[in-house]
Amino acid sequence: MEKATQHLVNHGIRPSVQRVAIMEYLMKHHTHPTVDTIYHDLLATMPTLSRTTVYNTLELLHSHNAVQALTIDSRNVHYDGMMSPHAHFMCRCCGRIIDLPMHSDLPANPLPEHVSRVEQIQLNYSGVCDECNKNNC
Amino acid sequence: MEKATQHLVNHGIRPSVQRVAIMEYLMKHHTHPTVDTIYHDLLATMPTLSRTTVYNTLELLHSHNAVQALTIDSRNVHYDGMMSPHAHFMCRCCGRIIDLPMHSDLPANPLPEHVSRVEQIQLNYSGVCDECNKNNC
DNA sequence: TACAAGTTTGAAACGATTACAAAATTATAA
DNA sequence: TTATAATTTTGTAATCGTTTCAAACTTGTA
Repeated sequence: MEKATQHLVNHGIRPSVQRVAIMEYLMKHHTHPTVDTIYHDLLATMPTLSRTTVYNTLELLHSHNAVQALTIDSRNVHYDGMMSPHAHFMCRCCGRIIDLPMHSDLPANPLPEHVSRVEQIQLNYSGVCDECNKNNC
Repeated sequence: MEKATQHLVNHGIRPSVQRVAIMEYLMKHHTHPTVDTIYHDLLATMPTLSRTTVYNTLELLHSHNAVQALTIDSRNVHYDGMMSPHAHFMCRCCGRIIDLPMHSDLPANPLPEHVSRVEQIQLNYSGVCDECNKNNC
C-alpha cells in the first residue's frame, strides 16, 4: 500500500482518490501550501478536482490529526504533512514558511488554570529571511 | 499624559482621538478582541467611528510594535495590548483566548539557516477549556 | 442488480479584510 | 489669524478566502 494511503488508513480515513492525492502532495512538498496552491497543482493531473473537495479533505485530514493546519499567516491557512514537532518561520516579505527545529523541552505540559485539554501547539516565528534581507525588500 | 497616549508616543505614533481610544481599549481589556469587537464596543462612545479606522489603526499599532497581532485563530486576527512575552491558549469550542506564562528559555535565539531577522514569536496552544469540557461541548 | 451510504462537485452566499477617494481634522507658514 | 499643505478619518465598494448546500457521482452492501 502506498505511504499516503497507509497514512490515511492509520488515521481512520477512507482513502479516496482525491484524499490520497492531497495527502501525497503534502508528503512530497514541504512548502506548507495553501488550499489554493494544492488545488492548482493537482488540477494538472486531476482536471475535475473541485476546490471544495480540497477544503473538505484538508478539514477532514486535520480533524483526524493526519495533517497540521498552520495559522502563522493571517491571510490564509497553510497545511503541513509533517507531524513531528517542529516550529515555523514565515518571512513577512516573500511569505515563505520555513521549518525550524523545536526544542523538545519548550512546550512542556503547561495545562494551567482553565485549560482542560491541549490538542495542538504551534510555535511561530516571523521576520525577514536571508534572501529578502539581501534584496532589502 | 495618559498611559495609552504615552504608549503611542513611545512607539512613534501620533496620538489621535481614535488611536488613543483603541490603544486604551486594548490596555483595559485583556480579552484578545477582534477588530469587530473593538469596533462595536467603541461605537457606544464614538458614534462616528469607522470600521476602516479600526483596521488602519491596528495595522499601524502593530507595525510600530505597540500591539501584538495574534494569528492563533484562522477565522480572524485577535489583538493583544500586552507586549511582555507570554503564550496563548484558544478553546476550539467557545473560542476564548487565555494568556499562558511563557517559559523564558523557550524561544531562545534560534536564528537558523535562511533566517536573517526574527521580529515576532507566537506560542499558540489550542484545545478545550475547563468550562467547555464540563458542558462537553 | 438494486439500494443505501458516502463522496465529490460547482454555484452561490458569507464574512473578514483591503482599496480608494472624498470629507474632516490637524499642523505649518505667512 | 488665515491660507495651505499634510495627515487622518470615513463610508462605500471591491476582493478574496472560506463555507453552505443540493445535485451528481461513486462506492459499499444486501
